[in-house]
Amino acid sequence: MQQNLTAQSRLLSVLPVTRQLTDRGEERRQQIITFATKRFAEKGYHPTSVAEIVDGIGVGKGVFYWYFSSKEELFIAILRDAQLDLRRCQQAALDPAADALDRISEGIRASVRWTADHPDLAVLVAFATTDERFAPMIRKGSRIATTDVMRHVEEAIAAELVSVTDAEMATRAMIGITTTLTREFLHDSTRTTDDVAEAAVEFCLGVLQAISAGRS
Amino acid sequence: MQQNLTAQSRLLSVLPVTRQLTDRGEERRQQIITFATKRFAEKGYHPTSVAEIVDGIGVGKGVFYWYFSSKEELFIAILRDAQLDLRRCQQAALDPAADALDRISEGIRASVRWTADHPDLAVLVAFATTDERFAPMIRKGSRIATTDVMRHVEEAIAAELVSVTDAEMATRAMIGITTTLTREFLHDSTRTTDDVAEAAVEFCLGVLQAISAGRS
Amino acid sequence: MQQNLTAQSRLLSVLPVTRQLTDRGEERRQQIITFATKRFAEKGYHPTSVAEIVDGIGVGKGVFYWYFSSKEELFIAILRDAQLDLRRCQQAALDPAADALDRISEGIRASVRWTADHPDLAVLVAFATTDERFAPMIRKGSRIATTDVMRHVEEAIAAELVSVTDAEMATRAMIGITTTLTREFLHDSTRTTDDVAEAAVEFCLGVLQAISAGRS
Amino acid sequence: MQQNLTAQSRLLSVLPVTRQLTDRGEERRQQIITFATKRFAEKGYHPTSVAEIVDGIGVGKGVFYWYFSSKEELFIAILRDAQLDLRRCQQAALDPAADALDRISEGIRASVRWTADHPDLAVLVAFATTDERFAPMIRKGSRIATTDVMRHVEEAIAAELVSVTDAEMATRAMIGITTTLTREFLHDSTRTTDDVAEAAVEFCLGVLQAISAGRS
DNA sequence: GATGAATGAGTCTTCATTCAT
DNA sequence: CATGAATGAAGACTCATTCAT
Repeated sequence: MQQNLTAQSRLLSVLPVTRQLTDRGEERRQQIITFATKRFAEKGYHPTSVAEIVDGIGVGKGVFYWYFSSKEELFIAILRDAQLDLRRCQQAALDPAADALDRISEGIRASVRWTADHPDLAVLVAFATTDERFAPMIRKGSRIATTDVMRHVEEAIAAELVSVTDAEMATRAMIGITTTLTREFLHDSTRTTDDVAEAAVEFCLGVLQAISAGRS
Repeated sequence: MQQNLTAQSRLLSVLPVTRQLTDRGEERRQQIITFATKRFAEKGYHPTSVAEIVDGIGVGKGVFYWYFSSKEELFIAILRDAQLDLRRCQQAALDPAADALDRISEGIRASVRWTADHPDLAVLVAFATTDERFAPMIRKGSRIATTDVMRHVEEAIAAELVSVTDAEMATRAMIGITTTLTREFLHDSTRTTDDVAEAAVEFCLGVLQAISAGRS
Repeated sequence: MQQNLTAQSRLLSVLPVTRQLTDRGEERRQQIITFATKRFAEKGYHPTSVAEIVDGIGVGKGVFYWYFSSKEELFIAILRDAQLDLRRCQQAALDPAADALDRISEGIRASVRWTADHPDLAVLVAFATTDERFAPMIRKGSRIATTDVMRHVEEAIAAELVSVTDAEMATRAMIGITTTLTREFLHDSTRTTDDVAEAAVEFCLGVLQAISAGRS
Repeated sequence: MQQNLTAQSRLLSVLPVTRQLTDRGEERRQQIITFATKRFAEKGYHPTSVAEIVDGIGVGKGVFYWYFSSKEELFIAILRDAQLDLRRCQQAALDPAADALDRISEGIRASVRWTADHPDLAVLVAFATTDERFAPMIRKGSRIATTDVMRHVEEAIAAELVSVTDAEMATRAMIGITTTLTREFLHDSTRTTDDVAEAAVEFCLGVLQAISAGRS
């Protein structure tokens, strides 16, 4: 048994992708991610050099490539972590017992809060959208997020709680409102995060009650 | 008089931005802008080199630096042109005689159409937001656009055509909806530009009729 | 007509591979090739850096990449030039009116002389054989060289001037003798190039008269 | 005595080359040599990294530097082992009672067989010739090999068994034939090792019977 | 106006080697 | 003996920009 385990971990250690990290190694990796996230958000992905990152942390260049196979991979790791974390937060905010509209509202509040807590990541995602190499990843994440929310919108439609009929478009519109409001008012000291969240909720509910143009 | 002109043209020749161009020169400049816009949108600003642009057009490097003092200036010129053109289109769509809600609706339709006609520019603006060097310019344009729209929203509020009270936030929300829907559905062949425009209008009107958070 | 020519050369200048060089450009290219050949032969391909080459010539790094797309491409260009030149020399040495054995002898003399004149290239070819990236090219050149010589050997066999029967092996053996003797005695001051050439000829003729083992 | 041993073993432990190894240690060392030989032959000495070797074996970097003080030393060890082994095989093939020509023939057969059994090493030796750091070693080995063979050639000349007079050149020519034929036909499946060996013997005997340049 | 050539600082990445554990 | 982590000099290559012609 002991032997089996040893053999297995040695096998894994041959694959750099799944390199087994010690506690100290895991800390270093996080340190790089944290520092790079800040720099990327401040200066942009391309203008930030690997040299700048390792110098900022105070380690040699080799350290970077011990943990990440390239600058690109690091950025992807940051995005992946961000998407996972945001989704986790959103789902943690949901009360399965609440009605669809309440679940949507809570999801919006969670999103606003998360972005307020991670302003750098919002910038990074915006950039990623514009770069061919990262855009697919963002689109995929975006599709998942849309699906997550759309489920509740469809329920609301089925329960006749709302007047919209096109769940997908309404969902996208709601995401657009939330994203935009949060981004724009992030550095506006006259509004608190909660103000923004409540406004986003209110407007999104407005969207769901929109009267179809044809019906007027 | 003679002296004035000489002094002025000497001054101008130092500033490539306002250099007097012959017709042929103006064409070349546009050719560079057009080609670069496409490339920047496809590959990103940083990954696209000046060499790539001039090679793509089939001219020497000197040509580029005759018309633009730097790659950065070219990008700024693209953004400036884009913002001017969008604003011109939006204002051309407004009927001063129509009521506030109709003016807002027409503005939204014009925006969607413009983005559909210039998809590359949308990507470029998105990128510019994430780069310190260009972000101020975008923020400024964004502020102007917001002010433009907000005027009509405030009128609508004053005329008691809508239920919202916070004109600025509502405006931002509407811009968010329009931007997001247009971007997301630009490459979705199951929806026409007009479908998207109507959906945006409908949702924005929904936003304006949103019932204040006091709902229960 | 004038216009057609211009259009065509502009088209070519878009393809870096076939970049049209001015006289000055062609000289620079040759300068790089000459210098690099010496360095590669002295220090080896891998241990010689591009920086070393451009520093040795006294130009900036960009110059190198203006003429060659990579260090690898430079090396390939050197090998290609060498193979072409050697072949040209060998064929210039042949008197079509002479008999097969004399043609073979002259070919051997030409080879020895060429190698004596370009000692660096011999080293480079030897290295190229050992590197996966270059070996195919050398094998191809080697096959061509073998075919060139084998033609005369086959004629000699047909004319019953020699006793060997396996033209291919005999040819390879002759090439082996010539290559080895030239390389080994290149720096041996007690032998002149002509001594080596004559010895090579003599031994090669011995090979062609070898009595098949089975016959003794 | 005790002191001598201590002093000696301390001295040895500083020189990794002659470090006393346990049986398991000796195995590890061989494992590294075997793996590295293959990789060096496949990819080249410089392009093969130490990391690649230790990863391929599945051990840490420390292991490598426990057995070899540097990558260079490893390569030298490979070459030394190869030269020793080849010479051992050649001499084992010799029947002291046979006449000079038979001894030469057997030596050639042994060489061909050895190279066929160790194709990687042939490539490595070829590379070593082209690198300043290893060339001296190869030249030395080559000189020894030449001397070994030349002894028999001189005997054959003295016994008037052959017509050549320049023993050194003839020896080099024979080595050239053997090396070249073996290398070229190693991967030619239409010829067996024995075919190649017999052809080499035949051609070498032809060389020894070559008629001095005075032929007309 | 326009071109080919040149610059050289700066980019990402590799790798032999060392060392604390 | 062995490992994971770290070092940092050095490497190949890019690119915005300049300039002589």
